[in-house]
Formats: sequence, C-alpha cells, structure tokens
Amino acid sequence: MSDDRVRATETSIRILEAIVELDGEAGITELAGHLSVAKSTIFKHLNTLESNGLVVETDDRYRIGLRALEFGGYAQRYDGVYDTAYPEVRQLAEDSGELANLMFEEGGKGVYVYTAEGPKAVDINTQTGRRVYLHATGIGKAILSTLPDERIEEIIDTHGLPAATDHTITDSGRLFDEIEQIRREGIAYDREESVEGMACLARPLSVPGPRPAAISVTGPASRVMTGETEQQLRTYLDQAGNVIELNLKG
Amino acid sequence: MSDDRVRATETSIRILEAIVELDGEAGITELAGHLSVAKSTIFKHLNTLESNGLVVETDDRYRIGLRALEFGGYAQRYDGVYDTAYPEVRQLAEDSGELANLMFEEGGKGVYVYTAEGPKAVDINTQTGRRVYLHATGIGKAILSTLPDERIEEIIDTHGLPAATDHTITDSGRLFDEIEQIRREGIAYDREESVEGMACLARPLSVPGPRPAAISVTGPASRVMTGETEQQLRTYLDQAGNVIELNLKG
DNA sequence: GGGCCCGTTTCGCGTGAGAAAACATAGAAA
DNA sequence: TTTCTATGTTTTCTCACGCGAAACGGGCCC
Repeated sequence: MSDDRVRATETSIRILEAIVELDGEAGITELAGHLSVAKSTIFKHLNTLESNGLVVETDDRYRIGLRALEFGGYAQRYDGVYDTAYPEVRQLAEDSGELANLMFEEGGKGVYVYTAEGPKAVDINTQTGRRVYLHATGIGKAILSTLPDERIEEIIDTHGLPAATDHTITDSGRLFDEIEQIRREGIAYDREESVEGMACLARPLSVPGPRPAAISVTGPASRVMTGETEQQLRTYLDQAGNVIELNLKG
Repeated sequence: MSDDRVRATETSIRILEAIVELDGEAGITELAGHLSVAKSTIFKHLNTLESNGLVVETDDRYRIGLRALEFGGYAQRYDGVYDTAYPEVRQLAEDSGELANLMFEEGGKGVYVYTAEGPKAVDINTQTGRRVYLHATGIGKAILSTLPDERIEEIIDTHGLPAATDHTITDSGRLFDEIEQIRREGIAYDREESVEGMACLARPLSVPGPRPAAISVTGPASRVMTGETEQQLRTYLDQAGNVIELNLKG
C-alpha cells in the first residue's frame, strides 16, 4: 500500500468538509481562514467544484451541491441490499411505532443509510449518510458481530473506542464479550450507550456482497427496554430481518 | 467570471463519474482506458479518494463510497425545505396510491430529492439524486414556472430542449406558453412527455431561500389523466403543497 | 469621501500531477 | 511445470499547474 496522494484533490475535499463545518454555507475568505489556505486557491477550487455541481453558489455564499447526492445514491444502491431492505425497515417503523434504521459498514465506521420514523418515534438526530462509531450503538455492534475478530481488532486500532455516554463500552475485552453474545443470540442491545435516555434493539443482516449491514429499532429506554414491549419489538425486528434475507436470496 | 479550474480535482471527479458509467464498479486499468489517462494517475487519485471515503475498494474493484452520501445529505437538508416537505410527500403517496416526488432545481436541472411509493405505485426509475431536464417532466415545468423568464432562457441556452419521448416539448415558444398556463392555474401536467405511458400532476412550492422546489404525483397515463381521478389527485396534491408552505412559514 | 471587507485577478515560484515504462503478482493457457 | 497475459504497483522524469502573496475593484457603512 502506497500513500501516494493527489494534494489538489485533497484540498477540494477539505473545502467540502469545511463548508459542512461552517454550518453548510461559507464565503471564500471564510474558507481561506478556516483552512489556512490562500484565497486564490479556494477560489479556483470552488470554481471547479461548482461547475461540477458539487458546490452551489448564491450571493457569494457556497454550499454543498446536490450532485453529491447523486453520487451518494449510487453508493447507497450499490449491492441491491438497500433496495430490498428499506421497505421492510419502513414497515418495521410502522409496526413498532419507533425509529427504524438500516446501516452499512464502510471503512470501519457505520453509516445510516435509511431511517424511518414510526408514529411514536422521537425526533433524534439520525440522518441519512451520518457516520458513527460501530462500538457505540446497538446497530453498530450488530454489524461488528458479523465481522471476523481480526477485522474488529483492526477497526479498534484505527478508530479507538471513544465514549459517547457514560454507558458506552470503552473496553475492548467487554466489547468482544458482548459481540460473542450477539453472535449467539442474534440480537444486539444498546442501553443508552450512544445517546443518554435512548435504547435500541438491533439485528445483523446476512447479506451477499462485501458490505456488512444491520437493522435496528430505537426509542426511549423507558419504552424500549421494558420486558413486554421488548419482546414485541424483538419479534418485529426478527420478522423484518427474515423477510429481507429471504428476498435477498430470491 | 473566470474559468480558472483545478485540473487535478476535475480528474478526480471524472473518475467518480467513470465508475458510475462503468456500472458502479471498476478496476484501475479499466478506468485508465475509459478516461484515456495513465494508470499511475488513476492509481494516485483512487488512493486519495479512498482514504477520504469517497471511493471504496474490494478485491481491486473500486466503487463510490458512502462518504458521498454524507455530503449529499447536507445538500439535501440545506434549507430545511426537505425536512418539512418529505413527510407530506409520503402522505401524498399514501393518499394517491401513486408515486410522489419532491424536486429541487440546481444548475438548471431538476434533482429528485425525495420519492415515495404509494400502494399502487408503478416501479419506475426515480431514485434520489437523479438529475433530469426541467422541460421534459411535469414537476420540472412546475419549477420552471417559478423562475423569471430570463432565467428560463438561460437554462434553455445551456441545456437545450432535448426530447425524451415523442410528446416532449422541444419548442421554446410552446414551453413558454405552457409555463404561462402553469403560472395561472398553479398546476403542471406531464402527458407522457418524459416516459411513454406515464403522466404526472405537479405543483410548484413557494419556498423561502434560493432553491426552487416542486412536488408531483406520477402514474400510468390511463390512471392519472382520467377526469375523475385527476380531480382527486389534484386535491391531494394541493393539500400537500399547502401544508408544506404553511409549515415553512411557521 | 474614506475605510473596510469582500470576491477577483495577476504573477511568479516550486512542486507535484501526470505520462511512460519497468516491475510484481496471479491466474490462465500451453 | 513453464509461459503468457491480465492485472495492480512502483519508479523516474519533466513541464504544467497548484498555490501563495499581493495588488485590484466593487459594494457597504460610517
């Protein structure tokens, strides 16, 4: 593996990131300051990005262009899992009343690829495309459970085990214990490990192709983790997962 | 307006486009051939894109990475219109039973930003992020109707009026006539102008911010354009539009 | 009118983007 | 087995171009 890079491309990408960091909108001088790069450089890059639709300008303010969404769409639908899974995830949201999610793993992180809100769903911050640590959410741990141990080690080495709440698993040993349990039981729990007050039930998906996936139901810990509802949710979750896996085989 | 560009960035973008053109997956030599660029160049660019998550590699095959989806998400949600509109568009799909869409204009083209399928919806090719000509669809014409005439001329100059079917409007005069009518009546029709056999009712959205938007219902011409259902659909469409506009004001 | 703060443009330097070709590896063919 | 041919990878070289610094010009507010 060589680390030959194209600096100019990297600069362009950093500009995109900077726009996001500056609340989705920024001017040239602002970006130059933020990135410590000459204004003229920013100017040329924005010109290039704009004429390719990756950036849009209104009144000298630049924002991310919808062209990015087009590329993102291809990433989303790459292996067909998204297409067969999302209707079931939607159904899962309806049945459970809560928030239901589909996640893929890429580069050692989890990416929310589809989220659906049921009638009772709390409005939490799970937007399509959001990247999160795998160890800190139920759905992420479900994905980890499908990976070989060496790969999990690798991911821990790269990204570490930062804490999101007081309940986040930050110890590699405990994480592996829990993953072992998930492998046995086929279900992953998240007890306020990613967001205070929120819990989640998740289930790995056995998919063809190289991209690990999982689904989950998320809600207030008070609702989700009480014995009765938990059983019910678990049934819905398993149903959805089974249907997806079945359809993928077909 | 200067046309100063960053060539390297442009090369990177062309590589992303090429991956899409090569059915979403390609190898280095393949890309080099497709773009007539040296293999070593492709190699370095892919390295750069990969380490930024814009491209993912498995077994020497490269595909678009989900990082693009993250950027796309910011573009989608930029002005808040998406957030308030999509639940209503979903509702519209449920009520009408057909396919319902939300579109934004950017760079003179229309981008499907959200699509929802109702119970009877035909499975047509409207995926999130897809870019289409504005003059060739009902929802696109609805968007055009919100723009000043000079801007419309500008768009015609840039993109032309290519035909998608035999019914596509390819004459600038006729297009302006129809846009005038849409402005008066507040509704746009698409009678097999973008896809043979499909029709659509669309309505412009009056939104704050710089990004024109519209919503639509699409279905088989036989269902959508018959007097009775058409009236019904129109009611649903107007309802949805009104709710969205109301919520945006709040 | 005079600051001041933008985006835009110019210019020149030094580097790194890109081509060409050699190298490595793995699978297929002989 | 050996050879051939397809990859991806690495090296070398060089000229174009990415980049920074600084000057320019327009709009806004005092």
